[in-house]
Amino acid sequence: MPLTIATWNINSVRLRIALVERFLKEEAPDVLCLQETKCCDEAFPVAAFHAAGYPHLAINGQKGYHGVAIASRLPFARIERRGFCGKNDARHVMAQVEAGNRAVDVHNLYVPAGGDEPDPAINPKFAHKLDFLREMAAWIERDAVASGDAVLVGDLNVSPGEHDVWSHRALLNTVCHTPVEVELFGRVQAAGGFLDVMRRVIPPHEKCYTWWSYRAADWLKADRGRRLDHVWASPRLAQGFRTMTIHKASRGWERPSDHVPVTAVFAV
DNA sequence: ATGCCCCATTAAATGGGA
Repeated sequence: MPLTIATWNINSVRLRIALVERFLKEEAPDVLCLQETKCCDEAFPVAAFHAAGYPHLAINGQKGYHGVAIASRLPFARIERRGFCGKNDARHVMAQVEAGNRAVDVHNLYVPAGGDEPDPAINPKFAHKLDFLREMAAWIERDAVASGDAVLVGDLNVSPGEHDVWSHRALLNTVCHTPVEVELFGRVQAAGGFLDVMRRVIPPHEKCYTWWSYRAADWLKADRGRRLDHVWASPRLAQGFRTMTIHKASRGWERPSDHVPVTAVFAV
């Protein structure tokens, strides 16, 4: 059976629940992973997901900041919420999705943005981001996160490739594209042997973005995007990878998120 | 080559995003 998994940094799930409903209706993914839900679990708009045909929810939220959630048409065998760097700041949730006779671990991550200054000595947010990536690599290796059928998706807040940003040269010293982040990002991916399935569809020498700043006068015309959102598949699941779509049009919807959803389809 | 914009909280700023 085909299994469609979507990831979307929604930038407030309560404010944009109508956009979520539209996306679910139009694209009908089996599983939707959200980041930056920005609400505590009690305030999560559960009823809207139920009404849209997504009765299974794994939520890890908090008041105001961050927050992740997984909504699914398929049942969960298990849910986990992991804290990183000694904080419980709602940046990870995992749901093991029962898809046919397979069980797929869906890890949904929101990596810290890292602030402005790319120097851990003077910017604690950047130091936290680097520590977070180091801890991710250690966790993936120690717990063999990618040993079975697994995906790791989310807003990973790193644009690793030259063509994951609008200008490699202009952004080399900008947080999300600095060499130290890119190197650590590669270590996280390698820790699980994860495959970057987005780049199987759009080759590395072509521009590929999932985020466009709110600050540009005309986001489409300026097209100064970044690929901050990722879909990684474990080696076993990647054997069934079929296709991937970046839903760029949603950036032009009314009151949009600055990120657009990405869907990936796997045969399981 | 950035921009000058969004969101949530709590009450006209502030912190965070990236």
